[in-house]
Formats: sequence, C-alpha cells, structure tokens
Amino acid sequence: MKQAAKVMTLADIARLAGVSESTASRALRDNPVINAQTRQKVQQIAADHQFKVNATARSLRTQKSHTIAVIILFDAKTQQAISDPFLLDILGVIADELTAKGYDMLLSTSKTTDKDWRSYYFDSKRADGLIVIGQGEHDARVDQLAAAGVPFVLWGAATGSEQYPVIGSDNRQGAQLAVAHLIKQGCKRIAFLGDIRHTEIEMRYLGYQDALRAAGIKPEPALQLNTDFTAQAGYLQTQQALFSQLSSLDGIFAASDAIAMGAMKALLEHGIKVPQQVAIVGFDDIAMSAYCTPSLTTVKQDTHAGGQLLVAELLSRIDGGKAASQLLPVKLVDRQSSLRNST
Amino acid sequence: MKQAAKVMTLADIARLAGVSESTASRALRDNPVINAQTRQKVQQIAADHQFKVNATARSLRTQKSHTIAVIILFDAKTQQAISDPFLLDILGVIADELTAKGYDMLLSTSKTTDKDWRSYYFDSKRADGLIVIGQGEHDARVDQLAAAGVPFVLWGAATGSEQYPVIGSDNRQGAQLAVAHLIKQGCKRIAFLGDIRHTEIEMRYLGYQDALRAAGIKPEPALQLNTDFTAQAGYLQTQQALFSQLSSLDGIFAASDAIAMGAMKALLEHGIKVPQQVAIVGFDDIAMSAYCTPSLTTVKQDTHAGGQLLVAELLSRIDGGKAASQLLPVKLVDRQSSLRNST
DNA sequence: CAATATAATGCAATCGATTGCAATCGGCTT
DNA sequence: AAGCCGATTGCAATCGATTGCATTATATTG
Repeated sequence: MKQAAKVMTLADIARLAGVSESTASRALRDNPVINAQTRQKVQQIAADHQFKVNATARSLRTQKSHTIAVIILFDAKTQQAISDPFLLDILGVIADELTAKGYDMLLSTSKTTDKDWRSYYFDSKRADGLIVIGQGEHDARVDQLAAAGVPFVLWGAATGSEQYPVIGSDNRQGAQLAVAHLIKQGCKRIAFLGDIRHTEIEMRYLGYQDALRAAGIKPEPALQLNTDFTAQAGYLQTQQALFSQLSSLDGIFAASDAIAMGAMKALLEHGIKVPQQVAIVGFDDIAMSAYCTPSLTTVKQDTHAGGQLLVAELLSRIDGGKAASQLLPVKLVDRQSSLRNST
Repeated sequence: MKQAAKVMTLADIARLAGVSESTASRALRDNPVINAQTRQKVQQIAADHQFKVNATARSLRTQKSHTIAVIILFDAKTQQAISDPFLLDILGVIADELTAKGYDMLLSTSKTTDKDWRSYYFDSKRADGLIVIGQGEHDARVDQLAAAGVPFVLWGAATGSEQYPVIGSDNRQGAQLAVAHLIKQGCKRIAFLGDIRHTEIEMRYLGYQDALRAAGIKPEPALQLNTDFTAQAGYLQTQQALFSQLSSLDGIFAASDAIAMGAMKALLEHGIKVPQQVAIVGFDDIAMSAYCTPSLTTVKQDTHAGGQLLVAELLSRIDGGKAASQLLPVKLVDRQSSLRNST
C-alpha cells in the first residue's frame, strides 16, 4: 500500500526528466517539435508517477474549461428534485457523449439556479458552454443567454422564432400520430392531459388538435386538462375528471408516460376497462411503459439521437461553427393500453 | 439588448473603484479589515458590471475547486446509460444539497470512467472530493481511493470491514421486513430476484434468509435468481422461472421495484393472479410503484436523508473531520401486490 | 511634541501550466 | 572558413485571483 505521495507538478516531472518545464509540457502534449526520444522519456516518467496535469492551471492558461454545464429546468411549482425518468435517459446519453469528446459535465438543477447562468457558468469560466434541458414555461433566462452570446443549446420545442439552437422531438407530429391512432381505435372523446404552458406540451396539444380536425372532430377545450409531469398528477387529474361531466371519455392522450400511468391507475381503480372503455396513449416511451399492465402505447422519443445531437451541435458552436435547430422524428409504439381490435 | 461586453476581471473592477487589486479582492470577500465604505463601493461596482470571480483562477490560487465529483457505477455487463429511477431520485437530492452548500457537481458515469478516479478527479484538482454511488460488484477502484487518502463517501452497503465511509439503507432489515410480510400473507415458496454479486443485493438476500429462517422455512438456493436491475430482466427471469420447476412459487421478493414490475408483468401475462396466487414485494419505492396495477408493495429507502448525509459527511471529511458510515432505516410500504387478506 | 498603537491599503510573490520568441548546436553550403 | 539552416530546447511572460508582509496615514498616550 503506497503512501499517499505528494501530488506531482509539471515542474517535478521536468526536473526528473532533466528538461525544462516548457519541454516537458510540450512533450506531454505530443508536440512534434520535441525530439521523439525526449517525448518518450518525459511521458514515461509522467506515467510512472501517475502525473496528471492540473486541470485548473491548464484552464486558467488556455481559457478553456473543457466542461459543459447541463441545466435541468423545472416547473416553478413542482419544485421537487428531478423526477421524470425521461430526463435520466437523456442525461445519461449526454454524459456519455461528453465524456467521449473529452468534456466534463457540470450538472445543475434549476432549483439550484436562481443564479444568473451566464455569469455563474460562463463568465466565471466554469463551463465553455451550456445545455439546457426542458424549456419549461418559456424562460427569460434562456433569451438572456442568447443575447449575451453564450454558446448553448436547448432541448425542447422550437417555435421558429428563437435566436438560439433548439433540439427536440417532433412533438406535434408525435401527438398527431398518437391521437390519430386513438381515433382509429374508435375513440371519439379524447382528453388531453398535460400542461400547455410548456412549449413542448403546447406542441403536443397542437398535434392532438390536428388529428381531431383531420378526423372531423371539433376539439373541445374542456378536454384539455393541465397536468404536471408526474404519475400522481395524472392520477388525481383523471380521478377528478371522472367525477365531473367528463365521464363520457373514451380516450386519453397523456403528455408523458408518467401521467399516462397515473391516469390508467385512476381508471382501473374505478373499474373502467383499459383499453375497452378508455384507451390510453402516453409520450416518451420510458423503460417502464412496456411493463405496466396493460402495457402502455406511447410515442417514442429518440433520446439517443437527441443527446448526441445536443452535444455535437454545442461543441461545433464552441469551435466557432454555427449550431442549427433540429427536429427529431418520433414513432408510435403500439401496446395494450390502446389496442381494442385484437384481431 | 446589451452588447456582449468583454468579461471583466478583478483588475478592471479595482481600476474602476480606484483601489488596488488586493483591496478589491478583500472587499469582495467581505474581509472586515477593509473599510466599510470601500467595501460597499467595490461591491457596488462589481454588481453593476455583473462581475463574477474567475472560478479557475480562484481555484488555482486557493487549491480548492469547490466541486464534488459524483460517480455512478454500473454493471460491467449492462453497460447502458443510467437507468434506474432510484438513481435519479438520490442524484437530485445530492445536487440540491451540494448547491445549498456552495459546491458544484461534476457528474460522471462509470462507463465513462475507465480513468483512474484519483488522478483524474482529485490529483488534477477537478474535484475536492468524490461521491460514489452503487458499490456494484466490489470495485477495486474504491479501495484504491481509500488507500490514496482521497476524501470520498460511498452509497451502498457496508460490510463492516471497509476503510472508508459507507452510507446506505439497512438493506438486510428492509428485506427481512419484506419477506416476513410475505410470509404473514401466507407465502411459503418465495423467490429472490436480484444479483447477489452486488453487495447491497447480497445484504437483501441475507435479510430474505433471515426472515425465512425466523419462520422455520429452509431457504432453497434454487429460489435465488440472479437478475439485473431492470424491468426487462425481471420480466425475462420470471418468465423463465415459470417454465421451469419453479412454477410452484407463491411469492416473489425483488431486489428493486423495476425488477418487481417486470416480474409482475410476466405473471399477469401468464394469467397468474397477483397477489392471490403470487404476492410480490419490491425495493426502493420509486414514484411509479404506487401507480402500477396492482400497486407495488415495497421497501422505501429514504433517499432524502441519504443524499443529505452523503453530502454532509463528505464535506465534513474535506474540512478535515472524520466521516462515519451510517445505516439508514427503511420501512415497508403496503400496497396491493402483496395484500391478500382484504379484511 | 515625540513616540507608539491602530486602521487601511498596496506591493509583489504565488498557484501550475502554456507558449511566443530567443538561444544553442551540429551540419551543410559555397 | 564564414554564413546559414533546421532541429531542439529553454527563458520568461502570462492567465486572474489571493495573501503575507510592508507601508502609509491617523489616532492615542505619556
């Protein structure tokens, strides 16, 4: 068991190798101007002593932190810790991508971040760029970032008027697919469970309306029920709906799988058969959706492509390029919660 | 819309305030040796210009990064991105706690981390300390950290012989409660679904055996089925068990809620009634557990207390104190998946 | 009034690595 | 033999903030 040796500095390595600090530095960075033998020797010595460049000193000198801050936005209301499994999915992908590209990831939740993002993360040189997840209700801080010229990308929904790159699923198309599917299953009165103050959810609501209209059904505003992103919210909202005049529902389109599961629970508890009496479709395709009973039909978001794209666009932006907004295709995953005609 | 002004440095602020850099620095840190008026003035000017101390320079000089690295361990096998909702819970708590204490959080997944943790995070001064989540199969890198004297705490299961602080739920007690509950519901042949190569799961297995023995039932090794942490694994494992000689099962204790939900799905698909024919208990109490059908009886881990404790112990350790291992109490949450006597 | 204590501020070194420019050295050209 | 070239290497400044020690100005005391 080695004794915890004092952490070495570049100067130590240089001394041991009998060269100057500058030569040592260049050797370690594989600068071809340094003689191959010298390079080898320095690298060998560094490896032997488990030397690692002091990241702080390097950052100070090079003015690059090689770190990306990832900020997860919440509802101001639901001030709870990160909760939606979908977030975890995409976060994991981002983490892997960043690592692969040699970046570290600074994670922060917006609860956290009353701070001014630009000055805290960017001006202070804590991060070279930001990834903001979940537009939430439209956030002024995002506009501020854009105005200040901070390199960042957003996961969410593009309205088209943004001055910054937005990457996200084609929410409208996904919702349209989902609701068209419900209609094909024979649903006539379909509720929409989700909070349309979130831009992404608003897009899903538009897709919901698209599908209804395409089928000649007039959307009823009373069927849109603001619901937070949790199973609990879906459960409570549905329970309430059942007690109200909305009891004639025969379909539910939920803005997330968690909401859908909550809704399903409420229905089943009331003895309502899913999908026979009420068919349900969710959104996200989280891992659990295939394993609840009945299993949940949902719109699958491609988190893998999303995470990769977020990272790729941000890094290209940081390298001076231009980052573009992108809309990712989604697809409907049929499962039991919506399939009536088991032909 | 302000033009993106050049980021200011302390020198700029000092010049504007008509004082030296040292005075400016001390004023901003509220050093009482500086005249109150001068302090005010400097702080005002800094605020006016949205000045933020360069974190890199400060870290270099003070030799403190005010950053904690959080490392999430995986199975070597299931090399997939973070997946268990339970992780997200505790991660959220840690994030909030760290922020509250003025620390930033560097997140990394172990897939990522083929790197040597000590040199990468600690020697390089990227972080002042580490939180490692999930002992997984016992990891040599953890011992290495301890030997090197790096400040860190681990979320997992303590065996008692560790040379480092471990914080985690009382897994053995939790499992014992769960299985005793199943026995009280009349179960005689109870399967254990979980991979006992993970120390935490091993403890749960011990608790499972404790409960059986206490009831005079001899544990059958054939009823312990290694299962990864996913719903899919639980589903497949259960399906397989049903085709085998294990079809006489009347209870399942799963090492996580995700596994339990997968198992439940498999049972229901085969027309087996839960809880009447087979009762199920999970572990974790993730948000979804209350909303699946039937809702899942489970052992609730106190993620809030856990996250707080992890952070508190680590920071005290960093400040030169001693961090102690702690076992957190758990409790059984009765739901439908195990309750037979609906008295 | 001289001497000393007290309060406030500034000077300059320092943290550890990077990099533009200068210096050195052997070899080669004419 | 003088001059020039290319290949290596080293010197010293720099990134931006912090801090021990010295310095200055002001107040207090005998």
